[in-house]
Amino acid sequence: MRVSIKDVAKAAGVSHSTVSRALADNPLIAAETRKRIHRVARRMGYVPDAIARGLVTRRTQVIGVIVTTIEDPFVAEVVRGIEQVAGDNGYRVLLGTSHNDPTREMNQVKAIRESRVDGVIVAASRVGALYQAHLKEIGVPIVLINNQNRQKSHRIHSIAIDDAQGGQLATQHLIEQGHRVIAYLGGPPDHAANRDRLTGYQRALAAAKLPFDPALVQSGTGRVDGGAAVVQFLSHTPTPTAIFCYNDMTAIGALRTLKERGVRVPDDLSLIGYDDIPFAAYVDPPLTTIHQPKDEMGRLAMQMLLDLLAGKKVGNVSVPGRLVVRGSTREI
Amino acid sequence: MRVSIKDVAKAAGVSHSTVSRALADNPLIAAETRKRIHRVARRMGYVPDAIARGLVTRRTQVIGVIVTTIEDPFVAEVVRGIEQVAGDNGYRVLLGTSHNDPTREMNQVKAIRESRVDGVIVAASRVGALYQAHLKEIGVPIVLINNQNRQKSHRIHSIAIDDAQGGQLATQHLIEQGHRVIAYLGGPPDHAANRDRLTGYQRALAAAKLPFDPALVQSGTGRVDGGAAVVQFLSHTPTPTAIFCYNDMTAIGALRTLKERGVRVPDDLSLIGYDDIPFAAYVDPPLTTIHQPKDEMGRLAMQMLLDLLAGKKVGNVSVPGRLVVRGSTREI
DNA sequence: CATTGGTCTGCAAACGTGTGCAAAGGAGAG
DNA sequence: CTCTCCTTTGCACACGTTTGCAGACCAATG
Repeated sequence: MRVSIKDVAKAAGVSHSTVSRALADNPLIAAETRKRIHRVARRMGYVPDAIARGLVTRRTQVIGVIVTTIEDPFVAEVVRGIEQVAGDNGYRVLLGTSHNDPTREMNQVKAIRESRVDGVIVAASRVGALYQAHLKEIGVPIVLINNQNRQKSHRIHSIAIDDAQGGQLATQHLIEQGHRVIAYLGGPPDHAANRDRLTGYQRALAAAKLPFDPALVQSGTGRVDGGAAVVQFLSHTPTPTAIFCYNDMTAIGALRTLKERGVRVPDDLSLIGYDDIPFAAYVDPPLTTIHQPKDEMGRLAMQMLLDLLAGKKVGNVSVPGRLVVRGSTREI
Repeated sequence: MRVSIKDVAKAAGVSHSTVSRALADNPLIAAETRKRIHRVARRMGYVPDAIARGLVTRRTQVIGVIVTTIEDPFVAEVVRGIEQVAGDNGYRVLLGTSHNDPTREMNQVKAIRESRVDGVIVAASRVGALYQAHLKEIGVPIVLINNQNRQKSHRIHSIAIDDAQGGQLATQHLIEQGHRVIAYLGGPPDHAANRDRLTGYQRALAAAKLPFDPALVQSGTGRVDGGAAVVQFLSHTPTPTAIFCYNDMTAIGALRTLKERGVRVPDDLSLIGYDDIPFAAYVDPPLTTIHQPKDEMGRLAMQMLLDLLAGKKVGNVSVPGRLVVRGSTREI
């Protein structure tokens, strides 16, 4: 049987409201009474009931986090950042995964709403995009990570990687190494991240006065299997000497396909990824990539949510990527 | 303002208890009343309050999941399995990470206790081991994944990879390929997983009547940096022709160190990992390893918890590993 | 001594929901 | 028409906590 505040009150010979105040270190309660109640509570193994407390305070100290899938190393690091800051500030994390499955997505939004969380962080772009109306109805502050539409709302805020900047950075690196025919092996066409990286790619080409050839752009899946599409470029003339990949997963898939075809990286072809997932450094050759400050993004998102909960005004944040040169690109 | 069951009651011209029953599809309520109330509730955008419900039903439909770190691909997959089965059965997941940090560990256990979760799954062996007394006090069913001590308790159950079997499987594979001098590049010495895999290694040696040489056993960290210790074996005589690594992370680290030293895998040295993390297939050479059915473990753990919540008796489960032969081992 | 003021504690309401029990209403049987 | 029984609904309490307000007690002041 759980020991409640009333049990402590009875044992200490006071009313339950006095116990409540004493345990909250309310200065209204006389110092010695307070100490005594603390002792009694500890001895009896009293543990406050967050549910009951949440009902009256209308604060649950829980934030909902909706992600596509926790297996994605990118997502996992973001969640880690969130969880860390949340924990340090007395918040707990309710995790929901959507898997890009409409049923699950809807369920998550519903579950979050029923759970009375104090705030929500969404790191599933589809959910952020498709269910914004529903999300708004939850009536709590919301922070979207890398979502598609950056519309303004007094409740919904966002924090995003500057993918155009990153895409430009990546392409620029290849150009600086002397490459002139550069392909873009993209991700899901409907993802804003994909479009933005493509934009950055085009910007870098334009800045270097290089022509843009649509045949040098492919879309993919964003997963390892999306790398197989790299073969399309091999038959193109002129053959590209470098490829900017939508993300590291795609680059790793491309690496694998190229190895099977006998194309050597970076000797025959330079390859640059995006994300800097943990294993980017351990594939062969180690992947040159654009590092995304993932756990920092998670931390920033949670910090933003804390600010919102504290009633502060916050602006939308854009986080720049950083070039990490390893072994998959070389001068030509 | 949130619309409560009372608001719906007023709008529908009935008492709040009738609404409560109607929405629960309680057959006591006349069919047409029920329908009408459903309509009114939907129109008003009523959403049940899980907090209030939890207070009275004493069930929160939330399970706590404590892990070391979500960044570990192994853990991530387990969590995915848990989350999936939980979601399908109307449970939500409260995530906590311990990071092997005593303060955080204690906080997690405390937080879980206050949160009134219906059950707990712990995939952080340290927590499972050190805080068993505290965990038991939570007073809800608990499932430990890969924990150290498999002691019996009517509340605490466990599900584990059979590491001795896996270690034996790995070593046996090397032996079958003709290797006679085989080293074990281990993990953290205090981890039961490490000890069990070592046991399996020794068993396989014994079964093949090969001598056991303690100098051919090193301990490490279980992370990529733990692979560097592989150099110790290179100066041993006779030099081992094969190494069984505690896990894939360690194997990947070893691979990297060996590459730096000019030792070719598998030509000069065979290497086998453990876990079959997603990237094991994409390193060079692709890693031969022992596959652990990770998301299945998560699913089984959650299923076990559901059974416990339903009052069923469950036994402890041991899950066997499976050999996956790729390119890092070869016949001698 | 009466009054005031300050310190501390208890009473009671509230948060939103579920549920045992009583009661209202209607139908059917005698 | 009366009685019984069944269906349907409402009343009231409970879950464990926080908090506004009133009140008790004591000391100090006039």
